Amino acid sequence: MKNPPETPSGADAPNAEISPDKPATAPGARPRMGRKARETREKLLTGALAALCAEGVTGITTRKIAEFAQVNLGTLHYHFESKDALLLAVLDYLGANMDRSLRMGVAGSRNLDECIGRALLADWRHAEDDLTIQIVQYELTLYALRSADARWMARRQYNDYIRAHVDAFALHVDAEDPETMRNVERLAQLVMAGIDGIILQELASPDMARSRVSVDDLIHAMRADARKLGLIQTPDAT
Amino acid sequence: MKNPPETPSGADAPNAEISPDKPATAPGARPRMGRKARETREKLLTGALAALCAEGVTGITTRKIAEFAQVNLGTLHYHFESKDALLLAVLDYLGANMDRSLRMGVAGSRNLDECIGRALLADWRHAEDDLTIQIVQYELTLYALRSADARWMARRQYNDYIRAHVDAFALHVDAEDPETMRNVERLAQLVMAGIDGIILQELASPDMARSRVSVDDLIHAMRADARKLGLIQTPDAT
DNA sequence: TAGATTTTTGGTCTATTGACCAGTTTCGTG
DNA sequence: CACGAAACTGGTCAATAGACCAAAAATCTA
Repeated sequence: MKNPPETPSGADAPNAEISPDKPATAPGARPRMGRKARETREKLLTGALAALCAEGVTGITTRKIAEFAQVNLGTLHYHFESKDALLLAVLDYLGANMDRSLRMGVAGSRNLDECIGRALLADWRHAEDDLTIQIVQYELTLYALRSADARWMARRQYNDYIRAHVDAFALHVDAEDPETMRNVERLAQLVMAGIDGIILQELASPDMARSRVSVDDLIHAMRADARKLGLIQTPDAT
Repeated sequence: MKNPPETPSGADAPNAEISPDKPATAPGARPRMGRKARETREKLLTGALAALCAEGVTGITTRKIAEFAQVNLGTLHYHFESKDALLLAVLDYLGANMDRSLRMGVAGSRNLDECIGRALLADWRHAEDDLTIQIVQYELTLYALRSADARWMARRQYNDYIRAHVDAFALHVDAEDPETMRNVERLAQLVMAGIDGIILQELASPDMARSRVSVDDLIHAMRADARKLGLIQTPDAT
């Protein structure tokens, strides 16, 4: 780490690897990158993720990452400008997998009621699948928040995720009406806030049975909210 | 940092300063502690908090803490067994202030509807008051989660906070009925999950106007939930 | 106030950290 | 196959980290 940079802990150098316009993990992020390089880069990302799971952001070092990735330490700095850049690339990497499970979960929904339920269940299962990764996700998000150059990543992550929910819900409402879409957005925000809070609770105070009940309660509450917002006309069947 | 300890980044030594039974900040945590010592200890805690706000958990060092606290570096280690112990003491310190604003916020509520609204507004205002401290709170909570010896702190923090909500709500229901109290707990969990998620959204993607709308939506949703759980019989006036 | 105890000081020690580079190997391609 | 570029190696370096300690100062007690 250099002398006191403008941002104490975050990425201080203008990050050449990641830019707001183009995801870091997008194919062809660099002009020239051979097959082997892509593999090594991938190894470093997954290795860093594994290392983060084991050690946490505060305990992570370039050496541990290199060890987990089974890659020479020098190679790490060949592929990533700095430790910061690598860590932020991992955050990006994690975000890519997030909404995939959501899109799959809501596929085939017949109405908004069903869609809300499926979306929340998909969100929950995705988190439940590996809670340690969830911790890393939160750690990295907070980490990105610290750096002026990376704050946009946290922002984009949340916006993208909300957008994914909005898109899912939009299939079952009049997507042409701007007022309706505003309400869909409000619903999506509340849905995501709820599930995020439940995940946080589960992390801090693990109790799967309780969390499942919370998710179920949340589903019903959100369906009621959708009715209140005029997104569903039919009475609640439950 | 020593060689690879059993917990990589967290407090590894059995923490002599904090125990599950007695809060770290409780008066008389040590058998003998003079007036000056207590003052210095307090200075270190607030200094560490300020340093954490400025640098984040990943960027924090004992020297920066000592500088913020205007205390000699050696003095830091005289009062706290390790950097870990100090950081966790800060988490404890933060938790103490949390439910105070809640208790004050809900005071004088006439019914559960009002109480839910006041509680959520109090929660939100507390967070809104200093969002940077909220970041620190999350950072430290995740930090505590990493150490086997400190995990209980994160757990206790959440349980205490939920308990505070339950206590507030319990004033407006039949607190003798176990079934009712179970539902109150479910309500409190959902309330806290929601507000936590909204705070997280505001941190990641700042938009005060949006967050206020979310809080408002959450209040209405939680009131409806309370009705669904049979905690409120009167129809929603809104 | 005198003596004992608590608290502070400032300097030091060792390990570890992120970064860097010159030289070597591997790879892709014409 | 041969050449240039890409990718990797292993070692090094300055900086910084947390911890520690002996002596000095401040504080408390009898």
